[in-house]
Amino acid sequence: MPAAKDISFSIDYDKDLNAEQRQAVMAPMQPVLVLAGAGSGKTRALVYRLARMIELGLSPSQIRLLTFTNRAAKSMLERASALCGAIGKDVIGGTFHSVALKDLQRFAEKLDYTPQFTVIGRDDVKDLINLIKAQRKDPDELDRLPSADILLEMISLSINTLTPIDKVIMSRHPRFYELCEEIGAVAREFFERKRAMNVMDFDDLLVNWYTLLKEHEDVAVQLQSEIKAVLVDEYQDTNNLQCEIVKCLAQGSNNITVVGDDAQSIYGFRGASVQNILNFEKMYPNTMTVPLLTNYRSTPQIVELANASRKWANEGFKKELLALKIDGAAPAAVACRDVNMQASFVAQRIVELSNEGVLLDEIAVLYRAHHHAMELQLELMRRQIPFVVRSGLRFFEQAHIKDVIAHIKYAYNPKDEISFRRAARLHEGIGPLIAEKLWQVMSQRGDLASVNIGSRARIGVTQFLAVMDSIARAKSGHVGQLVLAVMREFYERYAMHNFTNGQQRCDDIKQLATYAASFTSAEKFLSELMLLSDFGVEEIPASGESEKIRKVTLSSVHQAKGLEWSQVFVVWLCEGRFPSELALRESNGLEEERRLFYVAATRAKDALHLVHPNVARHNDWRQIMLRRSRFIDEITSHAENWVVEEEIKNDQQFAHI
DNA sequence: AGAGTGGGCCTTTTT
DNA sequence: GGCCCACTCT
Repeated sequence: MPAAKDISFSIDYDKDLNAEQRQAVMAPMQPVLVLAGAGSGKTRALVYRLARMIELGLSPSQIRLLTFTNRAAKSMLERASALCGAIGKDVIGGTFHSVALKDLQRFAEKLDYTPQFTVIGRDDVKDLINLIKAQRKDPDELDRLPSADILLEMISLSINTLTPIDKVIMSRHPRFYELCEEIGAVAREFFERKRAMNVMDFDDLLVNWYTLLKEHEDVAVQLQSEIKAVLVDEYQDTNNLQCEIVKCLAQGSNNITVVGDDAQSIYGFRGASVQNILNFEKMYPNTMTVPLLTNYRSTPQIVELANASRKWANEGFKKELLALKIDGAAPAAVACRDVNMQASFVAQRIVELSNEGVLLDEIAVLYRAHHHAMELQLELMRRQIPFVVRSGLRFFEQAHIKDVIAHIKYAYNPKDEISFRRAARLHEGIGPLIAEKLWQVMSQRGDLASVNIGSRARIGVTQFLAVMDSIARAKSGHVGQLVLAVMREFYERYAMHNFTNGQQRCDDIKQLATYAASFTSAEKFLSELMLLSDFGVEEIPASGESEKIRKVTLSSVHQAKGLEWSQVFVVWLCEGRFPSELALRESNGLEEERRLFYVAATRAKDALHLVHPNVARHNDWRQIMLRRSRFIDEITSHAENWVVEEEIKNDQQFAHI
C-alpha cells in the first residue's frame, strides 16, 4: 500500500454512519460483501468506503468503481468529492460497459481494433444480423433461421453467461436446436464483420475486456498492478462474464467490495445470475460479510409488506428489514373496474395528493411493461398533469437521432457498412438494393463519382455526397458542428417532410448538437453516445432552460431501481401482466417477477398504492376478466390487517380540479 | 426490377 | 410505434 499522502479532509464516520454501515466502511482491504437491503443506505456505505480508501492513501486512478448506470456512478463520485475533495471525481468509475470502453481504447491494438472504434447500439446490431442472414448462400435457410431478435438474444446470452451457444439454444429455444450449426456460423460471421467494421456492440465491450484480461498477460499484469481497489454496486445483477471480469480486476489487490441485495436481482433475462452474490463468499476466501438491514426509506407498513412478500421466495439470504421511520398510512390494494378506471383513479389520486401539498416529483407510477402506461399518459394529458416517462425509447434510439448519427459515423469510419446503409437509404430513390450496389462500389473504388446508376437514384446519390462533403468541411469546428452540418444540408428538410412532428425532431437534433459540443473529439462523442443510457431529454444541457417544472414520474420497475418517491402507485397488478405471462414460462421466472414486485414496493417512502383493473380488452376486442396479482394475495395473506382494500366502481364520480 | 406506401398485427424487462 | 406484406408507381 502506498504511503498516506497529505490529506486535507476528515470524515466523521461515527456521526455519519450507523454501526452496520461503519463496519462495512471501516473493514480492512480485503473481500467485503455488503448485503444491503432496500433503503438501507448502501450508496452511502459505498461512497464512504470509497472515501476511506482515498483517506488511506490510494490515489483515485487506482480505484475502479463499477455501477449499474452512469447516473449512479456520477452521483457516487460527486458525493465522494463532497467528502474528500475534488479528487474523488478522478476515480475511474461508470458502468461495466463504459469502464470497459476506457480500457479497450487504451489497448485496442492488442485486439486488432484501432483506438477509434465506435460502439453500436441494438438496432445497428439487428441490421447487421439481418444483412448477414440475407447474404447467406442457402436461400431457404433464411426462412428457417430465427429472427434477428432471437438470434441476437441467443448470441448475447451465450456471451454473457459464458455458455456455448448450442447450450443456450437447447435451454432457451429448443425448437431451433437442429439449426445449431447454421446459427453458430451466423454468430461467427457476426463477430468477424464487426471487427472488419471497427465497431463493437455492448457485448463485445465486455467480452473483449475479458479477453484483454485473460489472454493478454502483459495487459493483465499492467492493469492488476495499477488497480488497488475494486468496488461494485448492484452486484446481484452481474452475469457470469462480469463476475469473471471483476475477479480479474481484483486479482492483483484482493481488495474488493461488492454491494448488493439478492432480493433485488431483476436482470436474469439478460444473463444476470443471483448465484454470483450468493456464492461470493465461496469465490473469495476470507470474505467479510456485512448485512445492512436498517431501512431508512419507508414506513414500517411498507417495510412489513416487503418482508412479507420476501417470505414467498424460495432462494436467497434470509434477512428481514427493520423499519426506522414512524408509522404511516397502510398500503392500499385498489381494485378498479377497468383500465380506464385505473387511469382515472391514479390521476385523481395524484390531483388529491397535489392539493394536499405533495409535490408532483415526489410521486411515481410504476409498471411492468412500457405499454402499460398508455391509458395513464392519455389521462394525465387530458387533466394537464405534468409527467415524465422514464421508460421506452432512449434518446439516441429514436430514428431521427440515429439517422443523423449514421451520417457522421460513416464520415469518420468508412468501414462502417451499417451506418453507410442506414444513411444512404434515407436519400431519395435509394432503397436496399441500390444501397448494396453503392456499398460495393464504394468499398472497392473509394468514391461514388463515376457510379453507374439509374436516373432515379441520381438525385439521392448527389444529395448523400453533398452531406458527406458538408460533414468533411465541419470537421474543423467543434463536434456540434457535425450534427448541424447534417441537419442543414439535408435532415431538416427530410424531417419536416417525413414526420408529423418534424419540428420537434429538429429541436431534438439541435439539442444533440449542443450536447455534442461538450465533447473534445468526435470519436469520443460517437463512442460514448451509445452508452449513455439514462439521459432523457432534460438531462442534455438545454440552451434556453426555463425553470424546472415538477412532474410525476412514469417508469418501468426496472428503470425505477435505486430511486425513491414519497408516493408510489404500482399499476396493472394482475395475473399475466405483473407477473408477466411470458416471464412465468422461464425457469425461475416467478422468482424474478416477485423480486421485481419487491423492488417496486420498496421504492415508496410514505405511501404505496397497488392498483389493478378487473377487466381489460384483449386485442382491442374481447373483454377478458383479470385476476388480481398473486403478489397482492401473498402479502395480504401474511398481513391482512395492514393492507386496505378498496374497490373503485365504474359509476363512481370523480371530482375535477 | 426496385422504390415507396398503406394496412394489419403485435408489443417484457435493458447496458 | 415497429415490422411484415401486398400493392402501386416509375
